[in-house]
Amino acid sequence: MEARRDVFQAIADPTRRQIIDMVARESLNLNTIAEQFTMSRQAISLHIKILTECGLVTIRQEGRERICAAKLDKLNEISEWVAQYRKHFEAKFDSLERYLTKLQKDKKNAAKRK
Amino acid sequence: MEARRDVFQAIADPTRRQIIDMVARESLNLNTIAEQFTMSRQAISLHIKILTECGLVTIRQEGRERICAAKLDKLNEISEWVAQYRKHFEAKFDSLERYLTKLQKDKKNAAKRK
DNA sequence: TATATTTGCAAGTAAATACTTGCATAATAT
DNA sequence: ATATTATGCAAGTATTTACTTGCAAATATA
Repeated sequence: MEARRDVFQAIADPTRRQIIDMVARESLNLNTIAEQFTMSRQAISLHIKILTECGLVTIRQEGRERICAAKLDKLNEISEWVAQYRKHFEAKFDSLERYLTKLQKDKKNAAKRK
Repeated sequence: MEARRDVFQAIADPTRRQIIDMVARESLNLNTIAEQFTMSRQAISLHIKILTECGLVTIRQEGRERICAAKLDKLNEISEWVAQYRKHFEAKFDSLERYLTKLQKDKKNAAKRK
């Protein structure tokens, strides 16, 4: 159980995405996270290990507890990768683009009225 | 070799990301894609099958050839999932945000000068 | 028609993945 | 001090993944 360990792979697993979701809201210790799942604590521990190894989660020891916190900077890799294909799925980006266009139009209009 | 077949899993594999990259630029037939890799045609064929199964690639038969085209709408699932954690990796979004802020400031200034 | 090309299907393999259970250890709480 | 809690580590298993090689079928080309 070793090998590739990149962000793309890390978020491929639904359990790991759920874990990310949990710790993104609030830092939690390992057992609290594990309790939310039906699978064993060990399994969750391993998922968290994977998440820390690729830098999406950080752990700080606090007494006997290990507090897991989200550190999702690396998700940039994902969004940047996706962004390059923007033209292939413009539809959903429309709202943002419309917003930008509107802002620029407003700016122009404001300038005109000046 | 069956099971989960979602976009997150599809893009987890670097070979598949490469394939996406190739067909996003230009639709290509299966063999042409396979030739770019050292691994066997069958392996590539399977990767492409996975990509079509989750809707990221479409195939049209043309004589004996199968032309693979990118259809990356589903990447939205990814970008939407990532977007919800935006606050966790603001840094890189900074440029866009700065841009938006600047636009709004310009707009305000323009209005003031009016 | 004989031959090339483009591909699918099937069977088989090696490695990785996603788990499990059992046991050990350190920190806290009683 | 003893029990409880939070965790790690190790070994083992089932399933999935990522491939391979070999063969068959359909289309195009000489």
